[in-house]
Amino acid sequence: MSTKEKIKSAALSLLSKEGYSGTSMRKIGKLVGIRESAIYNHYKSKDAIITEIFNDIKSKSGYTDLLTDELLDKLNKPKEFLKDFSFMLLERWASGLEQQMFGCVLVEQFNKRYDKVSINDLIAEMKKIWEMIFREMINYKFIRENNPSVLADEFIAPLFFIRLKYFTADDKERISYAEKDLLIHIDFFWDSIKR
Amino acid sequence: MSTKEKIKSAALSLLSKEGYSGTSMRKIGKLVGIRESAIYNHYKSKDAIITEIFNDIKSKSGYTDLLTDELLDKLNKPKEFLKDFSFMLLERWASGLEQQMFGCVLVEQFNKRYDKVSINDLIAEMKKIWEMIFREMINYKFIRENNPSVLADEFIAPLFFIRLKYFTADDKERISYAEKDLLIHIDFFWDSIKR
DNA sequence: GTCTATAAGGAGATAGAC
DNA sequence: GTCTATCTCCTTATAGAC
Repeated sequence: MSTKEKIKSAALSLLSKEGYSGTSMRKIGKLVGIRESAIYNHYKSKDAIITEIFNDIKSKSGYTDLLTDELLDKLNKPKEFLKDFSFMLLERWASGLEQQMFGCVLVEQFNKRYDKVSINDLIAEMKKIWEMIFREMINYKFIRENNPSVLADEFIAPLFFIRLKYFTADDKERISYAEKDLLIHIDFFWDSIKR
Repeated sequence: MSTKEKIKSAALSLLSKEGYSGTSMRKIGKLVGIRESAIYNHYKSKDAIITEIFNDIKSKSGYTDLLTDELLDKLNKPKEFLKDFSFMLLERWASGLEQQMFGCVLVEQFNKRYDKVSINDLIAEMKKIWEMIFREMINYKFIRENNPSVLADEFIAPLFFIRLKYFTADDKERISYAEKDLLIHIDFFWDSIKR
């Protein structure tokens, strides 16, 4: 990892816990192992680092890469599909990087500093995917007729809830609890949408 | 409003947007209209202010006061009850004070500064109420047999989702959009739990 | 690329006048 | 109760040596 990458990584870690004001150049430098003045060799200002972090978050907040052809072949077993894809999401959210990016979005939600990512952006990104999935399931008559947008909202909300409940701390064991909660949700939801 | 109350109010406003580090004594003083040194006549330190704010949030994060006998009489019309009580929650969340308190909890979620309120605490407080409500509805056979804890989770998650989506900015118009989303959720949920 | 030195201002907090 | 003055440390950022 280059020094520049180390700086961004350290800043991300601080930002996700301490917020913008709590993320000082001195703390970043200490975490990387260099003087704060050396940071200016890689970034022209503190804002330049933070802006790059939020651009990264924006570009990495999609999920289309998870939707492989192999997975989409399972759409005809809808309940299994819900489980498989949701578990993939949980696994992604459990990674340290994802938790930090999520933390940044949450922690910086309420100020108006710059054009950053909001929680609503993250939700919209997730909804796009699930709306498409449910539209397909309905088209192929795998599930009951219903409004895909409503199904997406109703399925996503508990998913987001679980993310918030279990993946806001770096605790690897929590994924099993999250999976348990998720299975209960899928069971309940499935009873509402099955033909 | 006493100066002490003004100080706490100003600190709450700053804390909910800027976080702990971004909330300086100087900014608080400026918002109140006094010098920062004058603050120390009312609070012995910055931490004392923030601690009192989180104690306030803790003591105000319950909802039992909304559950009047008059409201509980409507339990025999379960769908109406869901609507009425949820709308009361939306109305409460729409107030500026509630939005600021919610903002504080979100923004200070990830550091480990002191024994503050977490999102999970807020959720647990809400779940307690709803679990009780659904238990009663099941006891009286107003709705289908089901696990009250699961029902509470499934009902609360979209509610929380709506709170996050609409009530993180002081925008009075948003409550009508929130109500629209909420009615859709209740319709969907009701179909899953009715006898 | 990193260092030391330094600038100019913001941070929390205290002493003492009024 | 509020003010001015002051302390010490932290903040972002720049200049220039190595």
